[in-house]
Amino acid sequence: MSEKISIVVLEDEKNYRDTIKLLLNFSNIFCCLQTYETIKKFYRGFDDIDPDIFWIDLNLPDGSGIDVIRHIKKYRPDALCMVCSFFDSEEMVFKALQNGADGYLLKGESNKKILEALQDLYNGGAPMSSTIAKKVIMSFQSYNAIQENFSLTIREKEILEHLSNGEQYKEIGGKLNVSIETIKKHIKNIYNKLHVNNRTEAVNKYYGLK
Amino acid sequence: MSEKISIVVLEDEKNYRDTIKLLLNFSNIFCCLQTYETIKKFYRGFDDIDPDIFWIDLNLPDGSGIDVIRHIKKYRPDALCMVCSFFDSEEMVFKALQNGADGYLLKGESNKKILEALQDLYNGGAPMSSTIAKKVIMSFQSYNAIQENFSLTIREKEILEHLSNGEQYKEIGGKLNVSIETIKKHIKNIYNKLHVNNRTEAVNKYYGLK
DNA sequence: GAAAGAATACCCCTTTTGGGGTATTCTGTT
DNA sequence: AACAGAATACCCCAAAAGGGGTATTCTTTC
Repeated sequence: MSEKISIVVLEDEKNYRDTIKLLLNFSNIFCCLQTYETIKKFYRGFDDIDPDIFWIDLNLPDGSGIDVIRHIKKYRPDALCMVCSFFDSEEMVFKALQNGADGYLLKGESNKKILEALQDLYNGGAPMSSTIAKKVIMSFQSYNAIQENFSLTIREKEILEHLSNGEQYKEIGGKLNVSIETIKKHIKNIYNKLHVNNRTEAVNKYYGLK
Repeated sequence: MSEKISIVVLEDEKNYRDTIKLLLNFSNIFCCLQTYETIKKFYRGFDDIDPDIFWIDLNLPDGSGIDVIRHIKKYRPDALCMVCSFFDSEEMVFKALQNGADGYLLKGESNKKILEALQDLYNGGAPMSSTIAKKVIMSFQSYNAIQENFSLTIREKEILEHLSNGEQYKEIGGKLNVSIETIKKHIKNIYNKLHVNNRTEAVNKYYGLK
């Protein structure tokens, strides 16, 4: 290993901050460049630091780590942001991810897990504590959780897929090499099965949106 | 540990199937109840099996594992589905998750990782290979890129919202207490701004779907 | 106080969609 | 061999959507 992976820590709790710093510097792959306990101090030092990874707590005394993430992603787009925080709310988790968090650990992970996660992050992964991963995956499922089958046939599903792109009957017929009338027939059947009467309602209902 | 965690494997490739079976049975926490190489055979045996975890390959010779996941989630809502497949496309990953996959491993993970993932899954986690986790997290971030404004006015956004519910012009006009012609005019403007020419395309574009 | 943009409303017209049928082939299952 | 379901294709017709205009009122901004 030529260079150590550099990390800056933003964490208000002194104890935890020192523990992480020690852990990083004790390993022979990471190097803790700097630690900060408030957002204000972090911003004051920001121009002078350019680590590979930012380690960020979300609940800071003078603001939210989410804003910090956004700031980092704006001015250091290549840096990685590892969130490490107590579990707060699902909304907090999703907001952090939407704003650019590249990984999300819950406080309380073992030292071994932490080091593994940081390496995974540096190698292009997206490490998450298992509770977080669960939330994330569940958010996908709620997309169409109640999605019954509606007993659509393969062909009907296929046509619905085209409908959902906004394609015209003519277009779909062309692609599937059948007459436009056939497409119309299929669509009538789809609408009947889904109990809707236009394209948008069908798409929303089948794909569980709205 | 009182009982072993029971697993059923659906995987067409004989070599891999046997390897997984051996791995599971060699551990002292898992027990491979049964293996299947096709969806057909799997469904034939389905009524007689009720494992804790289903291990599912997505690319099967006689169909897609995604349909299998949906089937399992319908009839064994408490069972867990661990996908293990080659990386196919992002779409495939998201479809699998949306349809109920509880974990997603890429083929090629080490035996150690596999066993850890299965334990994590059983304990309520959502284990993913790091490439998958990265895709998943990135999908959150791109969700945010929707914030393009397209310079729609407040009124236009409001009308687009109604459009996205599949409401008719007449209906929208009624709710907003303006003439249907006004609604039409607004919608023409919306389509122009978004460079689309029908409702579905407008909704997809504005809300960042598709 | 003029100019620009937004919201309102109407005209014209064509194309597309949706709803009601009927009928023929094809395929898989019993 | 019989049957059911699916996919194909066509008919008719009305309603809705989309695209082209123009015009008036009302804010907001310069």
